Amino acid sequence: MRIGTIANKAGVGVETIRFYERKTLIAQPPKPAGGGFRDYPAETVERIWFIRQAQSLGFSLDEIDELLSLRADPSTDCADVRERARAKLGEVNAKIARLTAIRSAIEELIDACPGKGAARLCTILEAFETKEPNDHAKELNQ
Amino acid sequence: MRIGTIANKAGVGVETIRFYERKTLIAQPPKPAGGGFRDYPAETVERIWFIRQAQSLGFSLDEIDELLSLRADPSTDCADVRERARAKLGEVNAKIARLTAIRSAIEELIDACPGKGAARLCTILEAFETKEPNDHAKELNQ
DNA sequence: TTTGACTCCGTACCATGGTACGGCTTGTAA
DNA sequence: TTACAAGCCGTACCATGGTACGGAGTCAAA
Repeated sequence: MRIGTIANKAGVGVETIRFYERKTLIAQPPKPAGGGFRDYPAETVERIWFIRQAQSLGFSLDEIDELLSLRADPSTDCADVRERARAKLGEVNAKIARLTAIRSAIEELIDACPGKGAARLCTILEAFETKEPNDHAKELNQ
Repeated sequence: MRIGTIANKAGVGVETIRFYERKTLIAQPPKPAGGGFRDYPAETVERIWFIRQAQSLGFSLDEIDELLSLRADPSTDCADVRERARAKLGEVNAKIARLTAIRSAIEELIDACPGKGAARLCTILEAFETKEPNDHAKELNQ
């Protein structure tokens, strides 16, 4: 298959595939000896799905590269992979908790909002004003 | 207070504060008439907490700027703020939904993982190998 | 009063995750 | 066979969210 076909099937742009190749997330097939277009194996589509899927789970491309090389190396233990997944789960849970809290706050405030009058007094804006930086703000600093 | 003190209290770098100033997220206090160092009000620390907090909830700096300018303009009607709050609520809900889906996916993967053995057989890695790009992957393409 | 830390300011640079461009080669269908 | 689409390749560019640097000026303690 040619790169455009692969891109189409995987639902990404050709340039994105080339970008992943540069990042070594995808192996670039050799050019045919007699010249012509590179021939991509069908598995490349699945590899791209893997990448997009993992990305949607919050893994960065570097982390995905690691995951992919974990799989490539048969000596790697499954527990390593699971440990990484567990760490991600913790991060995701923390994000959900914070968003849920802010959702409740926004909902309450919308309900309490008089709906008219000066914004300066708006209770909605006051909701964000915490007394201390939270764990997440700290997390951003790392 | 001087910029270094503010940075320290807020848990960010001095350069970050200057960056926020360039982004107009923070007002730069004037230089004293006789020369010397800028004097930052204590509220700046809270403003930075606000920024970090909102950021950790997935708001971009531009969005945070909007939120902050809503508050800054006393002529803004509360109804406007409430309307934006409603829009934000929608965004927050979408984020939560997406994260919840991600969480379920990761949890399933961890539960199904045997926890030992060669990574090549790891269910977590296998689970990524879907037959089609999922909604999250599609979402990333937008 | 001098030394060292801090401030100021502009500018440059960094990582991440792509996207676009231009000039060339190759393939294919009319 | 010729035109037009695709591929190839290097390089440049984009937004986001910072971080670093250099050469000043300023301040405060020893």
